[in-house]
Amino acid sequence: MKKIDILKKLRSSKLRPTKQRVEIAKFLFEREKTFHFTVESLNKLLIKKSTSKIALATIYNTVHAFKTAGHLSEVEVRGNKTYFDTNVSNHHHFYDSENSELIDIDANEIVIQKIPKAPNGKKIKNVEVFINLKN
Amino acid sequence: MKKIDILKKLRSSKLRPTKQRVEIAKFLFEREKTFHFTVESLNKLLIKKSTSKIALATIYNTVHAFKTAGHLSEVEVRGNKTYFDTNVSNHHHFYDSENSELIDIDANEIVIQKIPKAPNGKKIKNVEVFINLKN
DNA sequence: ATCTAGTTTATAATTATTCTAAAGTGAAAA
DNA sequence: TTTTCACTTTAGAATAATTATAAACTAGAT
Repeated sequence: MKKIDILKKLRSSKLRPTKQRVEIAKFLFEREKTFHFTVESLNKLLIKKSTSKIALATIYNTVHAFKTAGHLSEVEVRGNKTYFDTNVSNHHHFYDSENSELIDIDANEIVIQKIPKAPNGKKIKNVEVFINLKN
Repeated sequence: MKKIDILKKLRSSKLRPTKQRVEIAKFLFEREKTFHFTVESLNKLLIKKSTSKIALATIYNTVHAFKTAGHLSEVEVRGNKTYFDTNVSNHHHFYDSENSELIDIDANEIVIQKIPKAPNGKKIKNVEVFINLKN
């Protein structure tokens, strides 16, 4: 992803392209593969990569702004930290609790044959499958 | 579930049946239907129900002891609280984020036709399906 | 009845996250 | 281009869930 696309992505999300946001966006989206991270891990990586220090609160704000804008998805796994995923398409996950690692599973790699109806007046928003791993 | 079974359950789990543990166990397991709760909600309910006050730390300790002993299962949902479930059989969940409510889905109500292989030397521990609801 | 390891308790500590308020900065308008 | 101001960033405080601590208590073996 080129810089111009980063700026477009920010602007289209009504995020003013500030220095910090551009830096975070480049770090998150200028990569080939899906990237899974927690705010904590992202902060550590940004401290190493980036010249200027970015406040933790800014990382929280920006990551949540990207999530609201649909550029990141949130993945809940066992444990107390919140994971984010640069893959925002409908997909599933392996979760390896040995090393707290998430691995994407393409939506078409899992086929569900039978599914119950949503209860009383509710509708199904989406279906998430977690395949928990062991050694 | 009768009191004698509560005591058996505690002893078989190497949990000494203290007053507090018996009270918590009775509250959790002497019921017909599956019970979903957080430590916070359990604490509030116990304050109402129980004559003696039970320390929050004791509730944490006891709930985790029951979990380790296999009498409770832990369910992770979006949000920052940890839910527990008195249904310890293999099953799935509806999650209604509107009112943070979990609803059990029997294992045989969901049939998965196709599933990917576990990566590199890993094995599949279990598969959890979450059906997220909306109005 | 006594003793001891396991338990409960109040409180402190920790961890992830959000809030706050002051200082800084894009970018629209002059 | 300069001014202006709403939006941002920042450090640090506040909050919330959970875990650790250490002293007082208790179940159950002796």
